[in-house]
Amino acid sequence: MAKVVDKNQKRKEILKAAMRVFGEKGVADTKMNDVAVAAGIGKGTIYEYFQNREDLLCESFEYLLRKIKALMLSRIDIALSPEEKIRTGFLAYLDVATLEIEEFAEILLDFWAYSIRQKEKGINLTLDISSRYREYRELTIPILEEGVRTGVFRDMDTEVVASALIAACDGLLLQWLADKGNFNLQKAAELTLNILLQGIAVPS
Amino acid sequence: MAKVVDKNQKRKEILKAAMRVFGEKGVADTKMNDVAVAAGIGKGTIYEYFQNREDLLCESFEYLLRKIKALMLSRIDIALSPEEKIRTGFLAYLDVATLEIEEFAEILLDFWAYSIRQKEKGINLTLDISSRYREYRELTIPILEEGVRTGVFRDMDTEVVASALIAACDGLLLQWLADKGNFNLQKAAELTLNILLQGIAVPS
Amino acid sequence: MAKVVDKNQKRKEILKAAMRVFGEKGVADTKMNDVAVAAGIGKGTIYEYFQNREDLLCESFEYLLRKIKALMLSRIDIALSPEEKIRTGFLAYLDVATLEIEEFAEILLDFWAYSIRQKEKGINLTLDISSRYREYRELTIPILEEGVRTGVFRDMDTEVVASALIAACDGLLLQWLADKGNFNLQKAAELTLNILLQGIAVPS
Amino acid sequence: MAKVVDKNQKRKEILKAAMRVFGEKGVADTKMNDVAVAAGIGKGTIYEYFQNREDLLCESFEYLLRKIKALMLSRIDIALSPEEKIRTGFLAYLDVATLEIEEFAEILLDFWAYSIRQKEKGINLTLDISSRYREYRELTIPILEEGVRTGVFRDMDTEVVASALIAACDGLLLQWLADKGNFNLQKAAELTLNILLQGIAVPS
DNA sequence: GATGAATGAGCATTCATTCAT
DNA sequence: GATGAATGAATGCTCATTCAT
Repeated sequence: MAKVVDKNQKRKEILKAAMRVFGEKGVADTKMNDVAVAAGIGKGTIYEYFQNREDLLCESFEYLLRKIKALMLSRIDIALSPEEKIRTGFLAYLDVATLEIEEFAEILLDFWAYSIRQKEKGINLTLDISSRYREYRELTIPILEEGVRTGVFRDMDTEVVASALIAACDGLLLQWLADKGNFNLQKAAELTLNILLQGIAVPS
Repeated sequence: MAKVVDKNQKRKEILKAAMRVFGEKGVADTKMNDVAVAAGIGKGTIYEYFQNREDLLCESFEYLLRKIKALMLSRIDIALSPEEKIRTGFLAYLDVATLEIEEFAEILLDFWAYSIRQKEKGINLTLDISSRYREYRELTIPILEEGVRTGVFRDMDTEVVASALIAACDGLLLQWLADKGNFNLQKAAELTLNILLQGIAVPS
Repeated sequence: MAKVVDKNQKRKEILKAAMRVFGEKGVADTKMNDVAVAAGIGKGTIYEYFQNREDLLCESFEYLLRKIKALMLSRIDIALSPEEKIRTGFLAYLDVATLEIEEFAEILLDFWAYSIRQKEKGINLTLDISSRYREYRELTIPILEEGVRTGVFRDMDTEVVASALIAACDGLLLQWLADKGNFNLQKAAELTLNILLQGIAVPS
Repeated sequence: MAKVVDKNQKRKEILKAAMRVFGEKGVADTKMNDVAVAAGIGKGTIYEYFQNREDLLCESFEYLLRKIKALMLSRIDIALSPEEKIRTGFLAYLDVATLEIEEFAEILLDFWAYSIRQKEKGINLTLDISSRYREYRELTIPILEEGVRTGVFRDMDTEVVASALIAACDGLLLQWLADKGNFNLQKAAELTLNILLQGIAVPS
């Protein structure tokens, strides 16, 4: 019998290697060979696990998003009150993006730009950013609803407020990306969060 | 002085042509020849006005940002109260991004990703996103300060709040980009603005 | 003696599988893996029975030619008069090429081109087309000689006439290949045969 | 203004270079770079004149066939009687194939095999061998008809006889290709021609 | 100044062959 | 013996850039 390999395991290893290179060089500047070298395998081997470059890109993106979501969920679960959950989720997102995965935000931005263009081309429904936002909203809305029900949040269009919260996260991330050295993301996040929570709190 | 077509004028025309193609095909997929064709000139002529592809990209980006800023300023000037100015600026930014220039937001995202990577490479300080954010903040801070002074806004770290406002703008833009057909940017913007203004208003 | 599946039997099975794929995809477009799949074995196994791709090709060609010759001989043997033998052989060749083996003619043409080039490269004396023609001539000449001896054929250079007969066969095959749908090979063969036999018959 | 080049002239030069390499290495083994080197140009330049490898192949084939036909026609025109015309055409075809163009026959065989397979794939109607045969037949039939009319040839199905004549040519060419050193094409051609003409002559 | 023909470095991808199991 | 995972040499093609006109 031939060499026995856990195909799924190896696939994941290649994805991890790819993520590393994407982080270092940027998605656009990453060659298939770079990934192969990073994974310690031959160039041809990648094609045993992925159809082509685009497939690798999409899978990488999905892998990244899946990982982020898992990390976020694990944090939110612990929180108690709706306000606390929102706060935790907000900060968790930024933490994950800035700490847990090296160069995560840069990669995400690369993929963002890439997938927006792909969608425009009509192809590639797999790598769909809009579904990512939907997920985030579906994660946020129940928390907001709970807050409205329990009287800590004022009545609101929860879907749009969810969008606002996510928007603030993404936006701060962008500013941090633009000037990692000087932009105090932690501080900006806390304050933005306070403003937003103040904005949706029932007036005392 | 024969055939002095004004170097600067032609430069601008090439930039405009480039912007058009960037919008249609995406920055990454735009070839130098595409720009030449769009500008109605020869491929080689571009190199008479720009050092190379990267130079063209940077100049295009700057051109874009300059244009946006001008458009925004022209709108804000008319506004009166600090609150009204914030509101106007916020909506103007999104308007400009979604209406005034075709496919503006996609181009901006392309450039965003591109310039983040360029900065990482150490080169290309011209195309510096961080300075763009600084400008926006410097535009916003005086308005916030005025509001604080006149007692409509509570006391705050105006620089960070400016960041929060800008972040919300960018973040909403991203969500709209991801799902132009279904995401109601206008509505989301209004509501987000209300929340933010509520959050920084002095408690009644 | 456990699992002695007869090396030779398996070899033949691989060759048959190869022939099938050659017919479908063409020799040039047939990958080693295609053959393995068609033979229902592993890719590596082919290399247990054949040195490499070229070896497989040569063996396939020889296998093909051997099979054709056997089929032809079985038909000619039944014929009686020299004229009848020529006629039978001529038609048998075309029949074999067009009926007995699926896509036989295409494969033969592929091999033809291939082996001409191989010979040019100096290698590969195994796969020698010239010997095939020699065989055909050696099959034809005795029949012609018999006809001359018995007075039905005029005196002639039997070797060259044999070449002429073979040439007509091959040539008709090519035309049929070029336009299978419209070229009536049967009719063309009969008529050509008549002309040739008329041409070598003793003038009445 | 830019370099002025006779695009058509250069195209032809590339085709000639390609033909040379095809002759030496075989069509299948000819790389785009080989052609570039042979033409004394850069690899990329080929793509300025031909869409891709297949396009170059098809154009080369057509170029080859056009040239052959021209050479043949120039010879046939001189002949007088129908019998003489057939004889001249027959020999001219073989002459052209064996003398006028280096390695012509090998290239033709390569293309033959190639185009048969292409046709099978459904693509590439340009490179259609069947039309080539049609042309040859349409060239031959009038001559045969003239011979029938003037009473030197017996009544016949001229289209099929034309096929037979062409078949004999091609078939002899194949045998010569298989064994250039030993096969006396000239002699075989003369004798075959005699047999065929004898076969279609009115019986005295 | 303007041009576009020419170029070749560079990259994604294929596939015959190997070899550990 | 049999296998198929791994490999990298090889190749078609692209496109930013140059430079002769």
